Amino acid sequence: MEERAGEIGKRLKIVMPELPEVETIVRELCPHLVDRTIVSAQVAWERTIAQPKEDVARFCAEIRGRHIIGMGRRGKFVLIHLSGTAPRENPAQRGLSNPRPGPGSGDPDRADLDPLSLVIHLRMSGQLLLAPLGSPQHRRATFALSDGGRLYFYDQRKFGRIWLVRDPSEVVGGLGPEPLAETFTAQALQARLRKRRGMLKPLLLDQRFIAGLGNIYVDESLFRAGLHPQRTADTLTDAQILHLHSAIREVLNQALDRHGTTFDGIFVRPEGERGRQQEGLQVYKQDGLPCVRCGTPIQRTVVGGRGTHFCPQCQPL
DNA sequence: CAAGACTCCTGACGGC
DNA sequence: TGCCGTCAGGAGTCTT
Repeated sequence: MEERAGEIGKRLKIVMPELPEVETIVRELCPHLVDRTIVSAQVAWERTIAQPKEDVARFCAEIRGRHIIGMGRRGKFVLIHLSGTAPRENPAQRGLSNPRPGPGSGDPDRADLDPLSLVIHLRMSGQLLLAPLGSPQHRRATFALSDGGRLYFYDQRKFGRIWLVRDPSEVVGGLGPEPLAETFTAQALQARLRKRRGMLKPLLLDQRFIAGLGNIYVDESLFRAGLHPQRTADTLTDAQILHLHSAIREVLNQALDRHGTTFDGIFVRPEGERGRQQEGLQVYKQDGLPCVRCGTPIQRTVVGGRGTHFCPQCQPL
């Protein structure tokens, strides 16, 4: 077992935050962010900011002075909710550098604004940390907080994005159901599967079909359900749908209990601790290693353009 | 609706 | 040793 965990560690180079990792991040950031004010924002890589588009100055201006009133998660997105009321700016400063009046109001003494939300997607390699890394090389954005703390956004691959929006649904509105929600029943999954004819693997990766699953947990869920990644969605029996439904939830809940999957040298959790789910992976990045159930070597193929790991014995087509 | 290609990026890795 | 081509991976977009 230890040997296996070590082997996986060697093979995993990159953080790919999925639902359990994002949920862990939100839970751990929450006590450090909620009830603080964002004093300033600094952006080192402009394309990190997806909205307002190509206007980092406006992003920083609109976020400054906002109070963090809550946090949440939708799929793989981190949500940070900001109050509508910003503290009054220094009038002298305002007069000098920014004569623009407050939005929708002619009274410069009042700064009642629309509430906003920061919506963050970490994509491949994004990290939200409360302490800086040794090198600023991959630091893309920094938020200074009223209590002296800072929130750092690091992202080696530059795929991560941050939106500042009035309504998070502008970004997350198209997402499918939350797999851990009570309303996501086996019947709900069945109803969605029946309408589709594609292969299971790409379907489960499609965030509009179900929100929050990525390559790791799709492979793990399909293994646990004994279903081949290329199985066609509308051919599943009722029993198989039931099995898939519980497999998805078990896999996600186990990863959540272990605070997600952490990779060599890269921290997932905001305070730097590692997750432990890499030790619980049964097929992901285990090609060539014996299946934990039957001993057959795990295979790797490409399905829908994605690296895919499965046991040919336990998951027959 | 399905499926594939292409794009964005970087760093690791293999070949020579 | 060092250079260079290739690849992975989430998701949006475009094409077939």
